[in-house]
Amino acid sequence: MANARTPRDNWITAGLRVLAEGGVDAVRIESLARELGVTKGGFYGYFADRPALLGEMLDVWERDVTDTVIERTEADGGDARTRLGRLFRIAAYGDGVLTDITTDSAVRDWARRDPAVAERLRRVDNRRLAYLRALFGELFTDADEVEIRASLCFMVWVANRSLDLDHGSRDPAAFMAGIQRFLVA
Amino acid sequence: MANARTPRDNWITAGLRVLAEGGVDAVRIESLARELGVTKGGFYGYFADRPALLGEMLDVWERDVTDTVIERTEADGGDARTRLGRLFRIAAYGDGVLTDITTDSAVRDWARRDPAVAERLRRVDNRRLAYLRALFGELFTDADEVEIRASLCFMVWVANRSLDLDHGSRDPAAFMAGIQRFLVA
DNA sequence: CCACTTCTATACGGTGGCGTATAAATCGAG
DNA sequence: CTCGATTTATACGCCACCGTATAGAAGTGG
Repeated sequence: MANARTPRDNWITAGLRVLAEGGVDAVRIESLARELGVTKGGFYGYFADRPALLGEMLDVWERDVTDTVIERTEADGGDARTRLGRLFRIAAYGDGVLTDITTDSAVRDWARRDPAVAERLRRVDNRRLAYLRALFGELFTDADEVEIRASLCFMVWVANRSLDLDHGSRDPAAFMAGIQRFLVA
Repeated sequence: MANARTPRDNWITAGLRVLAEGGVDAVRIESLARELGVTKGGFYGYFADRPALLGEMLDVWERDVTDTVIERTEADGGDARTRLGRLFRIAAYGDGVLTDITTDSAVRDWARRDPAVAERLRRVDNRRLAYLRALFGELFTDADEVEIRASLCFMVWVANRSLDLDHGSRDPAAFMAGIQRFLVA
């Protein structure tokens, strides 16, 4: 059995990279092939068509952004504040997570135009919120307050990647630390 | 002088509508023409090419989302809390602003891939943040606290349009009111 | 109602992507 | 080294869109 010269996964990871850089519409089979140094010939051996590739890209992404992030946050334990600090760092700098910070935002764009993607994203977002809720639940007793702080935390994370706000003379990193302090009070 | 049968502005408003629904990539001259019930014949009388249309769409958008929103918030005066309440309502429900809530998000997507658009968006965002900063400045004295609360407020607004979070049994509107209270309290 | 301007339809060549078919290249197993 | 399976290149027809050119339609001022 001859080894795959450009295996199935290559198409998926290349697709995810292009997705992050240019959005779904930039994920074109022929341009992907060009990047991989082949023609599209092999593609249709692995995938039925373009939608099939897009679907599998989402599968990979979905697993990566929930389980991977949570595992990395939980690793080495610590109290809720410590783990939240770790989570903030992963959120801000990617910090080794495969499908990085920009992929998330590209998927969010995509979801605006594709209900199936929107549904997946909703699921992912709510898993992430549930995790945040658990963490904040260790810090605050009032359920409404937990919900608000966890949600705000999540919103900061979502908004921050598409914003470039000018906070005057404040150092951006220090400012984010200030937000973090405000949220975990 | 014959009246324009499909005047210049029609192309721009149609473009903005399609932008909101399907993103920049959906703004195609020929499909716009189809929607307007004509062929692309007339388009090239008004605009040099597609980029020219996109540029003018951004011009309209830029004026609309800064001045218009601020004017509507300031109308009828009131203290900072009152005006913030009004701003929250406009942000949440559009409430009559021309280029509505989804356009903003489409532009944000677009900006991720086009540096010129990113620069415009940065300018717009910072004008909006400056306005929020002024409002919060009437409620809090500590500059850092003003900055954090104003920024959080802005981030909630940005994030909220691309999220569909499940807050359990809580009514979504009531929950947003809770966030608002948390931020202005 | 004619002339003139403005707008519009149509046709064109060009590009880039889709998905299919088929033949050639490549590699491992025997 | 040869066979067979797998992967790849190439060529094809198709479609959507771009931007241009040009002729015809539709209004308006004289």
